[in-house]
Amino acid sequence: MKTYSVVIVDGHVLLSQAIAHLVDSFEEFETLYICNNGQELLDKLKQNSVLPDIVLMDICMPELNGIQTTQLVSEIYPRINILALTADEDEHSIINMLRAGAKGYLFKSIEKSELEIALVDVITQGYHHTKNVSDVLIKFLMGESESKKVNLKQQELQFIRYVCSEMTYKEIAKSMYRSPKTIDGYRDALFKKLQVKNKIGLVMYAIKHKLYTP
Amino acid sequence: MKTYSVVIVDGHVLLSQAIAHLVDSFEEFETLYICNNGQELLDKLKQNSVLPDIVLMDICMPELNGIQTTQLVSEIYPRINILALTADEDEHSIINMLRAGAKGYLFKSIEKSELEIALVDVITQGYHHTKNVSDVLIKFLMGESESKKVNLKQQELQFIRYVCSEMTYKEIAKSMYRSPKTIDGYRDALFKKLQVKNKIGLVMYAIKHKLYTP
DNA sequence: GGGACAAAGCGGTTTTACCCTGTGTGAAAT
DNA sequence: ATTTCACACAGGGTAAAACCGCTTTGTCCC
Repeated sequence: MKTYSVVIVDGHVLLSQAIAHLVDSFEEFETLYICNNGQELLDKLKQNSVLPDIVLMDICMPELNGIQTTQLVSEIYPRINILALTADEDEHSIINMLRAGAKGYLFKSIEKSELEIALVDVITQGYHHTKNVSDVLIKFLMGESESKKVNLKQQELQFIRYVCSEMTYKEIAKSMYRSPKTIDGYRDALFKKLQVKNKIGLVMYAIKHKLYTP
Repeated sequence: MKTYSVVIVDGHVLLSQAIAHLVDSFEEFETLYICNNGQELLDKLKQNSVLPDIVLMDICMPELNGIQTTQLVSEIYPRINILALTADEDEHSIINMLRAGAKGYLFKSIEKSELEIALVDVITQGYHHTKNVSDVLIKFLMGESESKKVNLKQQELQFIRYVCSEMTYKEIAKSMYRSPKTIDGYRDALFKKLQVKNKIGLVMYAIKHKLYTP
């Protein structure tokens, strides 16, 4: 008997459809609908009177990404269980997704049987954490993690994006309408804050943390 | 009637399984087996006497990636039709995949009906090219593409990876057992060859072209 | 062998990056 | 009203990066 409804949110339609098939093949679950991005999910939730029991959410999506969407949805509809389902296996994504309110984090490299277990778990227990994810969480709690939430100001974000272009600091200063010495200050502050020693470090940080997309 | 067999190669098991479901839902196609990476595909092809009609191949995979695998398989088993099926939409991947012998290039953002059309096409016509892919091909042939195959020497590859770390040229010189001045030469040569003006440009090139993974 | 040519290596020079310390100025806190 | 703090900015110095031109080395071809 189909008792629980699932919504799938993934930027890649073919994958959404394929996963929908898979979900429908499970005893107790059925796909309610699929969405291409976070905005579409919000719209559908507003329109439909029937709320899903579970949302399977990818992270990498155009417009509204998985983390932002999770944050919004879990605030407005706390009864919906959101499970991350993504290829993104890095620490930051996991931490941020769980912080945003996800009830579990699944890699796309799991077996379909594990997906079913996760779905059942989240219904019966309210969460599902695999070993990999637990390890990251523990590492994080132990303070061994580098994800100590560094929050960057708008200005610093803009600066770091300029650094990723081939501009010199002098050129960046012009573009940002600041004195070159001020730019020196921005740089030094970021070096300290992000624990890097030069421009290259900044660029790598920006790319790893998706502040800049090559 | 199930007449044509399909093999799916994708680093993410859940996706392979989901797509397999989808393929099995099509009239004329059925999944023969799935593989987690290129090496596994080569092994299976060697072991089994029955060869698949079509291989759906992802690019991003551990060990042997999709492009390398396609090259090998299309040389040894020219009768197998390889279709790229990937989230990777950049020009380089498309060009390299087709150069390696793929009979078509599908984005994971297509509809499942399009997947079926592509499978039928590749059986009846021997290829399937969507508009997006054709556009890239034309652009490439017109010489407007930046993919003008710059081939880098082993030395230059190693150097460019060092540059992506936060090392100075002096440190790189030590690591590569070369004089700092020689390293200067490597750098200048690469600046010219890759049309960049500084270290940052090199780093961006390396990342865009997957010479270095952050 | 010797000339043509490209790549590797090297010295000197200028520009940029990096680092430390310090000043003035507003806005918020006490 | 003064303390505090964040911010824009400056001077001045060293190290590194980037650019130029020159010599050496090796290879290919007559």
